[in-house]
Amino acid sequence: MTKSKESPESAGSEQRRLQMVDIARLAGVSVSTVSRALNGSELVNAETRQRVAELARSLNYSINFGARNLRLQENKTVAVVVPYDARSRQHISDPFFLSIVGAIADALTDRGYDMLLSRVDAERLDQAAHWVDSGKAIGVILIGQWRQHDQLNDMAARKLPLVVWGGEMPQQLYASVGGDNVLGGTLATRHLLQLGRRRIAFFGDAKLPEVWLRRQGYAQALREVGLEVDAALELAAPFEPGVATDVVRQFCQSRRDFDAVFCCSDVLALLASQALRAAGRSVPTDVAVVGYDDMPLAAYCDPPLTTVHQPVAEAGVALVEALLAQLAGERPTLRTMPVHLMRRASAPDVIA
Amino acid sequence: MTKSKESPESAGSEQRRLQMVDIARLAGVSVSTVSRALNGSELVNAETRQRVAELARSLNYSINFGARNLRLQENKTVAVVVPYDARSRQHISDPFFLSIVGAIADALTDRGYDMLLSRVDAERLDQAAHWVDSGKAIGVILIGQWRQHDQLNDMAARKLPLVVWGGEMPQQLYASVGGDNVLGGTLATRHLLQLGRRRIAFFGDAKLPEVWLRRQGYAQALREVGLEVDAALELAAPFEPGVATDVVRQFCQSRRDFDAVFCCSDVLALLASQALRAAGRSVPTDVAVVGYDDMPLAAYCDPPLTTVHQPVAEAGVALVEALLAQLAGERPTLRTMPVHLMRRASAPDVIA
DNA sequence: TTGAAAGCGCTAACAA
DNA sequence: TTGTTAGCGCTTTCAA
Repeated sequence: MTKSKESPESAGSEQRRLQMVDIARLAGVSVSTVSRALNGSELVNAETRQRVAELARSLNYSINFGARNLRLQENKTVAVVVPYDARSRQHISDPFFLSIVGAIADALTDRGYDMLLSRVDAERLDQAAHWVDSGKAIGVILIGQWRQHDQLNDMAARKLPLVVWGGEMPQQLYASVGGDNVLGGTLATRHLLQLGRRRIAFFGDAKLPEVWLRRQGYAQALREVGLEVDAALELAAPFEPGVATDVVRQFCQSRRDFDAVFCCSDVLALLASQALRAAGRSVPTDVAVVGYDDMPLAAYCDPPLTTVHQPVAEAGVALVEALLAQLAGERPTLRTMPVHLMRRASAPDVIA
Repeated sequence: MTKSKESPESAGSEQRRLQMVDIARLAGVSVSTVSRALNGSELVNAETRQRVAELARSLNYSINFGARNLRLQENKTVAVVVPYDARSRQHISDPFFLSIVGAIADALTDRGYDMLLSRVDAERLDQAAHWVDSGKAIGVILIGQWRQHDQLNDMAARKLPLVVWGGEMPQQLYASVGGDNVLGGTLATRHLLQLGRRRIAFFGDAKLPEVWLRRQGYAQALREVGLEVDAALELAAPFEPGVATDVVRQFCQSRRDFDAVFCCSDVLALLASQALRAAGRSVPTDVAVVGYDDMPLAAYCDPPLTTVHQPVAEAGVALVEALLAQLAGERPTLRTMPVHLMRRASAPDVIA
């Protein structure tokens, strides 16, 4: 058995956490009554309810959620999982992902849910399921689908409550929320074309669904003016700055036949700008740069970054709503949110 | 009572979560044996243990931690709390705070703890205590002490397991981990002085302990060369970009009698650089800029930011260790970690 | 309007 | 080596 209820505070200082039974004793009622009073049940005398509630408050009592959840078979915790690249041991560091996490935190808090934050190997997104399997969380919000479309489909097939931030894919079974990546790619590219740029490079790893879609938008905008994608102007730069730096530098040094670059993240855009300057080419005069995400710092860079704005706060809400809808029994949904171009100096309407 | 054990799966698809009793029935042993087997107890036949473990694995069973924790009176969840400014409704957005959160996530994961992430009104840091009071977490890691030194002391007096990222204060009862702010201020200022700068502005809200300490280092470095702090060169800029932008712009436009500025965050340094350029002054030629934190993007700005590097990963570990030490019964400790200057182009050794 | 008692899923003391 | 049983702190049915 557990240690018998030792005589009054054996150790003295060792103060046991207050629980309902204590309130009950002090109020001279039963535990059931305390429970009812604290939950605002109609089944308890108004005066008693008042008295118990006040006592609890004055003693700074707060309920043991573990016990409550066990009894009620309920849980208000959501796991938010940020993938990391296992090979480079990169941290969660892209400012955009972190902004999304902040937005989700807000949305969850507003709805009375708690947020368990963790990281997972980007190759093993399926491991995120353990949060639900172990009962620690009721559902999972995953930041980015990476290359694991199939793993995600498997998870959804297992009826795991799951929402992924990312792009819409063919044959997708899991719920997702994402920006309109095709539109984003189109807006960015059209803008550069309107500036008179014709040799527009594309930086981003098209094996990732979001990047793949942005590339479609890019290709479409080129086609609108009768241009084709030039494979020589594409660079499969990853999102992790550590890994991307070298390839970006190399590209900027070796290839000079481009007058603009569309980068699939703001961080990449910063890297590119730096590499271009290092190669003796000015931004935006020689090469105009457009980023993606509109991270909080984008406006404060030099030159301030023209970039595709993603609606972060709304995305947080949408992700949470999509998860709660599944928990309420609805089927997983795909949602695409509008994006727009933030025009700043890195790809200015009029070249200074 | 709870709903009686309805006849075989009333709803059909509605699959109840697997629990020990299921494994026990299938393995033909008692629940205790399953429990023992899964916990690797010596008290169970090796063969049985093997069989049960395999069965559990094949069925994808995972334990209900809520129940386990309740029974064991244990909990491996830590609350990480990021304050926000209630007036401006600012998000967690400073990249440095977010990096720290990432580092803490790693450190906790490595030690088998889960992380509950939440935000709290910077005026009411004491509300972070509810995570522990409610049993949802065993301790709190707070990112920044802000102006609430007294609230934090009260929490510590209540024996709340708590560690704060921030500066050491007189009469401090709560545990803290922080960078060596005085040293950081000194290094930054000395560097600027060595470049021949003499009119060095200070951007940061000295009501915050960390900034206060950095200002001491700044003042000390000035004194070393026979200079005094000039109140006219101080700007109480807050950390939130939204709020800071205006005051920084105004300062940079109105006051021209400074040739360097020491900013208490990298974001502030970016803001300042932009405001200076807008006012027609070049960085670093006219005004050298030094930031603080060495956020991941600092190296990719233009010009790359000279800044005081804070050891983020080590800080995450130190915060977690400090909390675990308290949980093991040790007294709260104050810890200061070394910082160093990252020399980059915003305050170059040789002016180009 | 209240209290007694059962039980959420698990662990461990005790008995066999 | 295994099973039986009590109980972690809470909610709720049932009886009073």
